[in-house]
Amino acid sequence: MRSVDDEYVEAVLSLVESIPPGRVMSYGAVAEVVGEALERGGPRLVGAVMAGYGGAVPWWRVVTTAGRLPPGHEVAALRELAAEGCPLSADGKRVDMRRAAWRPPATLPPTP
DNA sequence: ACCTTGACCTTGG
DNA sequence: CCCAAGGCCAAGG
Repeated sequence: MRSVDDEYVEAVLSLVESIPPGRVMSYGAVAEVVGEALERGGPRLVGAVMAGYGGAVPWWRVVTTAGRLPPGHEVAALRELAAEGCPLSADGKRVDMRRAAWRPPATLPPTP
């Protein structure tokens, strides 16, 4: 593919790799954090990036805001998440976002 | 250049 | 709690 700017892709993958085991981030959250540096598209673009380049990173730590897992990969994702001790909803089919949602340490802004 | 598609999000029923 | 509709932004045909 190699269509999305490599810079954006790198930023997304880098951020995803920084997510601690047992924690998760939503596509939207990733889009926001990455967007702080590189003004680009939104959640959908992040999804596209993950679909195309996600194979190299812990893609299962990126879920929808509802804690839902990527279509067609629910099983694999749940297996990994469960192994990491990630908090899941009662039905065991979704992620408990309230407990699992993670936000990267703020990038210290210059103090003027 | 137009139209369809997608590992999304939010709101309303 | 689940489903449908509208809005979004970029990639691919």
